[in-house]
Amino acid sequence: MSLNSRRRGAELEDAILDAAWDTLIEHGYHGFTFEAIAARAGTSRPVLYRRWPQRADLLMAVLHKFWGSQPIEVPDTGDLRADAIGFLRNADKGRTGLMTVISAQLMEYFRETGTNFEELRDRLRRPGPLGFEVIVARAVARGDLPDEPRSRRVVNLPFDLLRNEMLMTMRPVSEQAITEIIDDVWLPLLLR
Amino acid sequence: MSLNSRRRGAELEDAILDAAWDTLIEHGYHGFTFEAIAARAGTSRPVLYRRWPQRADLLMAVLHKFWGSQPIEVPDTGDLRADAIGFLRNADKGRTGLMTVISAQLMEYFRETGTNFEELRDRLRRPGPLGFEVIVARAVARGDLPDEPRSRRVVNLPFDLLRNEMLMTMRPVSEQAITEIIDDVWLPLLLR
DNA sequence: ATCGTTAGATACATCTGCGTATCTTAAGGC
DNA sequence: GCCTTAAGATACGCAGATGTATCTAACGAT
Repeated sequence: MSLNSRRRGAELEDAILDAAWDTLIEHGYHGFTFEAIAARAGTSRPVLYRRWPQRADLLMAVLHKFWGSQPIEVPDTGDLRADAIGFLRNADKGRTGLMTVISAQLMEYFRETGTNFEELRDRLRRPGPLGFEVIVARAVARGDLPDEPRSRRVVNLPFDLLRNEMLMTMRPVSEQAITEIIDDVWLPLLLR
Repeated sequence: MSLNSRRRGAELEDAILDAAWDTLIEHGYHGFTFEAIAARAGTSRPVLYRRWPQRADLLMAVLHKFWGSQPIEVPDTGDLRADAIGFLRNADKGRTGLMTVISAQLMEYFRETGTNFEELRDRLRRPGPLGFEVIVARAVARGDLPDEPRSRRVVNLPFDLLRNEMLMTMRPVSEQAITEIIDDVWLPLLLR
């Protein structure tokens, strides 16, 4: 592996984090070993240990690099239903869907460290309003929804249901499930 | 360990399954090893291998014994809200809550076998109507709800939300969360 | 009392990952 | 061009788990 060039600093670190990320996706937290990651990155374990003494340190570095980095796009079509469905689609197909599945693979990590899904998400999420908060606020501004207080649970309901769907099936969420969530549950609740 | 009596047949098998169950709860799927289980059951690995050649075989035997065995009690108070809240409480505090958490620990198993949460649940669930189907049917019979078709997603919504809550926090679900699910989401949707 | 079955103990070779230590040599700053 | 830094290779002992083989002795049926 020492053909010619020897990577250093940030370049090396990026390569390792990429390898770690790929390893996590392909083999879950169980396969997320210094051994496997070093091999995949074309380096050796001591190089990893020098930077991240604990497996959890490396994991956090990976998640920081790849999780928060790509927020879900919030559509702005001028129509509440279209915005909601589009947002769920984006959440499903983008990195977030992947992250949900990954999070599930981290149960072993949660057990080891005593943390949970929620804490991890809060720790990695960038600040600002949630997607559905934006969508609802826009609808209210347009006059499509009455300007009344709504609980976070109601506003963010579709996302909770989408997550539940993802976790139960560990597969891409069907278009039918998405429209059911919006048409059978969320919109009737908002517009009652 | 051979003080006096040597267990055989069903007695031994029960003891092993108990030990396997405890091991799964305490150490997750990662700790669910023939080594640990045999030690805990006070026997040796060959005894286990003779009965369950694969780890997955043992796991399924354990889940069959401890999962389906205790259905969630469906309250029948004559009041829709009380029934719903009571049912969620029962689901949370009973074995089901535990099973949800356990299921999360099985992500590694799902990965290995290519199955998922949903398939496992369907495979282990005893036949018959779901809890909330019963609760809604009773309310309709009393005349408390109109007799109109409702999607499975709407009827079983509280359970999906409860599961989401359990998976996100990996802790007992708060009374507040339960009442929010029923009062802010489900009842307004049914009674709109 | 005998006998077939099988629990339980032990041993084995093997594998994978861990964490550390050591050495070389390439890279980059000055 | 020298010199400090650190990458990369390798080796070591350790731990835990795997799957199988072998032996004994307890149990249950007859």
